[in-house]
Amino acid sequence: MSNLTILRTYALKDPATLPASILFSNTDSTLTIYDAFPKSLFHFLVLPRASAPLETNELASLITLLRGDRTRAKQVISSLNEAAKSLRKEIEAEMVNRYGFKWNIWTGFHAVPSMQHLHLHVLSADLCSEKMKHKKHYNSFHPKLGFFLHMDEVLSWLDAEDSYFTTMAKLDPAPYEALLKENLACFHCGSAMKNIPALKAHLQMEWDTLATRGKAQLARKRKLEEKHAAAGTDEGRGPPKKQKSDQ
DNA sequence: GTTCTAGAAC
DNA sequence: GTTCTAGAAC
Repeated sequence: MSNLTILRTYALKDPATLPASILFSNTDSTLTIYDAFPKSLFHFLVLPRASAPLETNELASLITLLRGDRTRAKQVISSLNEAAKSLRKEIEAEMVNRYGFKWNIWTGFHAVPSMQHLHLHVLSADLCSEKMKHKKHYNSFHPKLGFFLHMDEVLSWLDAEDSYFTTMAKLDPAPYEALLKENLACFHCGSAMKNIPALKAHLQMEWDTLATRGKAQLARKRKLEEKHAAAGTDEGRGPPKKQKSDQ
């Protein structure tokens, strides 16, 4: 992507004018689009739409938003969070449709964004993608490294006392950028990976293991449901167990 | 983002 | 010799 302001142009447009290949869904205050370079099997961006009193300058990034009015920042982040929640439900349904099981979904911001206009990443926890080519791509989504700021963490800053909020909201790029150069380590098991091709092969193996386990689990669950249905009871046919949030 | 390339790693 | 990374140019 050569155009660093493309997200802003989307945010200013009438969502009805955006092609279906870009726009997934929208609300009055948010847009959900497909990431043009998905780094996982599922990867979306949720953006705040620009509308008064929100200036595009204030929505340029997490830093600019947090530098402005805290209540307004909280409203923006909360609206992104709500859109992300319903998006995750749709992703989970599609996980079952396409792959026969569901796995975790991460929701968060890059500490140092590469494009203008605030965007929340919502992506499946696999990092298996053709587009994942460089160390910085991988490290920017590693869920424990610190560059990827999980939604729950950012929300906690907004509810914290002033001194903590101010400290976290600074988001000085230098220490975060240094994280992108950290050695490659598998986010599942922590083992060190000597290079990107080795990492990608390992991640694929980790995901295949998850898939095998997940499909077997779902098959057992369905069998149990059938058994209960045959016995004429409603047991096991209730709503699915509430999933732990993925932050 | 991609392409190109020097030099490191193997 | 081949594979891989990382920085520069675009």
